Amino acid sequence: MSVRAERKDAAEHRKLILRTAESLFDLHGVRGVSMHQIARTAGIGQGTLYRKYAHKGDLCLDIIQDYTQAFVEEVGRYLAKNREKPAEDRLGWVLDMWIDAMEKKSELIMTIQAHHCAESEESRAASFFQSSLYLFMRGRISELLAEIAESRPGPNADPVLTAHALICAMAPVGHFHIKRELGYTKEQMKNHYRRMCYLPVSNANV
Amino acid sequence: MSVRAERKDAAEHRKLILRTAESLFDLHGVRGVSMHQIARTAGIGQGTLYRKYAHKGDLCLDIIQDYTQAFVEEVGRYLAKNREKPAEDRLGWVLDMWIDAMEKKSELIMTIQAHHCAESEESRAASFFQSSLYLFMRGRISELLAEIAESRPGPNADPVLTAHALICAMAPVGHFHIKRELGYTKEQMKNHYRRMCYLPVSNANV
DNA sequence: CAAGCAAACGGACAATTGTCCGTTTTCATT
DNA sequence: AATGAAAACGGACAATTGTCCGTTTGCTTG
Repeated sequence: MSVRAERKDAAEHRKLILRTAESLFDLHGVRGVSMHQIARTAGIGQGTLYRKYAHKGDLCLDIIQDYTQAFVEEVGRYLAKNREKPAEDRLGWVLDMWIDAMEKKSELIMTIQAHHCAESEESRAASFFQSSLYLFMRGRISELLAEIAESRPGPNADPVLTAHALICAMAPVGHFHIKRELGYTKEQMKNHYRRMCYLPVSNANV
Repeated sequence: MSVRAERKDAAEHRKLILRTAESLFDLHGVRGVSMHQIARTAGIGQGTLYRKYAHKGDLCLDIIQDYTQAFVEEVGRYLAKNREKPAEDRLGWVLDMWIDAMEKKSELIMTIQAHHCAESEESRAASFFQSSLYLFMRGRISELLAEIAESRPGPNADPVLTAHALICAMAPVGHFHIKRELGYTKEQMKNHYRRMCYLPVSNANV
């Protein structure tokens, strides 16, 4: 075949790196662990680590992958089972889910986004905006926004742009800053995000 | 007096650093210049530089200060002179201004925000969210949002949170990414942001 | 199974960031 | 003007990131 599969030892290294990094992150926090430390602990060379992951953000992107997949499946299932509900309700539910997921994985996501800011364009390294988490969320949110817009007269904003803007607004850095400054709880934040989008406030949320 | 003024030599160093950094940034771009290089070029020690600015983002925050002040004054003047116009129009104008300013100073702003992501809490270093640029914009936008909300029935979102979310959504990283992906011009972006907020589209914008 | 080649390795090296501390300078007080 | 304490200095040092290249290893071909 023209494209050779990943070499067996390389694949094992990849898994080893992921497991090592994950446990080190659990122990000392993402910021408390250096790339050098990960390589040393895994018993591999610095070059080997950097060949697979251009920087810590890249590595975090891979670590979060399992979680992302579960998230994507859960949201997908919900949307499939609730087609008849008003699009507003579905969107509200999806946004709530995002907040929960984002708060749970905030350290990883912030690390992913940090490198994104620092590097700017030209860079083969994967960015948050190419991650399946972002693309999936943007896809679902924009679909729901478009559905909501159908029933409204007048000129409507580009749903993709609006979905993108929502995700940016709900990214960890900004989210935690304003949450602390205004002294809101997570549930209050969810409600405020909902109102911001002219969505009904969930009964589940206080 | 209990609080001693900044020592004369220190004040001169500060100005020297700012001028040196600014011209180096103009020459090689913000990312193309290292803190070490700035110190060397200015003819001062590394320690001196870092005592004044904890990192490059901190330095950028000071460099942008002059521009910020002019921006704040222009927006302030406009708002003072146009109290009678509909709040929607005023908000649209302010958002347009932001896009222009942000695109012009995007490299500085991205650098400021990059360190913000990387460090997270506890850090005496100034952050974008404490900058006068952010605080001023959030103040004006939230006021206008509140004014608009007055004429609308039903539950309204917290204007401060919405203003904050808008600024986050229009930050350089996200802005440039989606602008390129959708192939929009700057003026098209302005219009889409306006529509996103249910604002009238400016005549000036195509 | 031998051979050879491309892929992967790893650790040394370079560059950048960030800290520390002994020394120097300023400025208020005398 | 002399003095002494606080502030500022600067460059060496430590840590982290990121790169490079000679060597090794696995996979395919004959």
